[in-house]
Amino acid sequence: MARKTTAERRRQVSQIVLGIIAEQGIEGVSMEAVARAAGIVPSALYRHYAGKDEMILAALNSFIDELETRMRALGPRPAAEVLAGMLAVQAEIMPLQLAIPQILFSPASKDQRELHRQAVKNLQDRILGGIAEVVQRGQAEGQFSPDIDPLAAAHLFMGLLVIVTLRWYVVGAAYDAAAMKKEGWRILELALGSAKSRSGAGRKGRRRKE
Amino acid sequence: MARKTTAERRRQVSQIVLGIIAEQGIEGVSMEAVARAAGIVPSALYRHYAGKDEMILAALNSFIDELETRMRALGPRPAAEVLAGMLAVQAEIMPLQLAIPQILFSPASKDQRELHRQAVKNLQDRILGGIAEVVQRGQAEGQFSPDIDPLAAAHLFMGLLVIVTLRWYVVGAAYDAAAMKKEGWRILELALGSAKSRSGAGRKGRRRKE
DNA sequence: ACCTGAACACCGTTCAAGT
DNA sequence: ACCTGAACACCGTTCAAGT
Repeated sequence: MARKTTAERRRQVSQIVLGIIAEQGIEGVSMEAVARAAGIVPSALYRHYAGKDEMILAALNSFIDELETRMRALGPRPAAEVLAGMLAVQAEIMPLQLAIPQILFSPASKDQRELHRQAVKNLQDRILGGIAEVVQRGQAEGQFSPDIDPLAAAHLFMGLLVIVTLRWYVVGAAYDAAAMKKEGWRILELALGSAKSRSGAGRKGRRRKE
Repeated sequence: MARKTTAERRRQVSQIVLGIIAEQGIEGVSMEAVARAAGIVPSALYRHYAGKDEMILAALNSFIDELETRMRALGPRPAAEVLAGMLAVQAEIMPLQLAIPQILFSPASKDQRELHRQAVKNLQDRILGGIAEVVQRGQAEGQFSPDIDPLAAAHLFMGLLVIVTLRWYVVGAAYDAAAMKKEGWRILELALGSAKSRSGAGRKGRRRKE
């Protein structure tokens, strides 16, 4: 009943997986649960995916696709604003972010582990690269110090996201993730702009932080 | 053969677990492998541990114990030096660091998940608290800016460690973890000292761009 | 008190057979 | 081409029985 083409099925399943992760966390994702939600039987999923992990990775990639278009919609705002925007968006992403280590350390067959690593690397590349790009633009526009390695700055930024997510997961409701992101970002912004504020502050007259 | 008291066995097993993680990564840790190395049978481990995850957590805690004493040995050096020292030490810790998400996201019985979360929280608390303490000392000694939240700074620092570890795991040998840590730390140090350097910026006149 | 060996439980995966 | 149902595989875990 309700046979679907592979493309359709994968689209549907990605939505289901993202939904389960958002509601119950990554632990809720089992082949049985996903198949049931899709109205098929677990083994049928293997016509469309190489395995569980590829299924989850596909869902994450489709999510990042969506995220990138949303990010692009922020358009040509100042780099610092874009980064702050990422921090804000991240609140809703935290459960999904947790899926990445899950995949990375799932007890998969040794044959597939290399594939997972490669897939997670691609995810990281996309995120890290996107952040570094924004930093670079900030430098080009004179907002950030030019003598900072954009990739290293992206590491710090992404590290903040990851740590806050891990802490939120572990500490629970008592953890004020938003406040920690805000203060962490304030410190990081200090560094990004610091060397530049030292050099000649010629013509940038925007709002200045005290 | 070779019956041991629980205390002895746990000590031995912790060493075995840490060894396996260091050599083969967390994936190599199975009840079978650990038991074999200990010269007993898998089910015998359950006399000494509630389960696999408690076993790994015990090993990690014993490792952090050792690490703390090593850190204390650094004594009253300047705070910035101590932090840089942590970064250096971290190279050998990376495989162990990877064990934490593994435990956190292991498909354990729902009953035990709360215990794991609590245990990982304790690990995080110890690490994060230790870093924040050093930052605070740096502030007290006038090395770091006083208007920075030590805990947020610790987040950024730990975030750097975590990201570098994840990237190293995913990218492999092509990834220059040391360089990224170095540059990341340089940026972070900029922020930690920036507010202060504003008041007394006097001694460095580096090359200027363009 | 510590250990063994067999059996169980859970879940991802395979495979022959259906439409 | 997509799906089903039964069986398998792997590994953490339990339990009765040994010393």
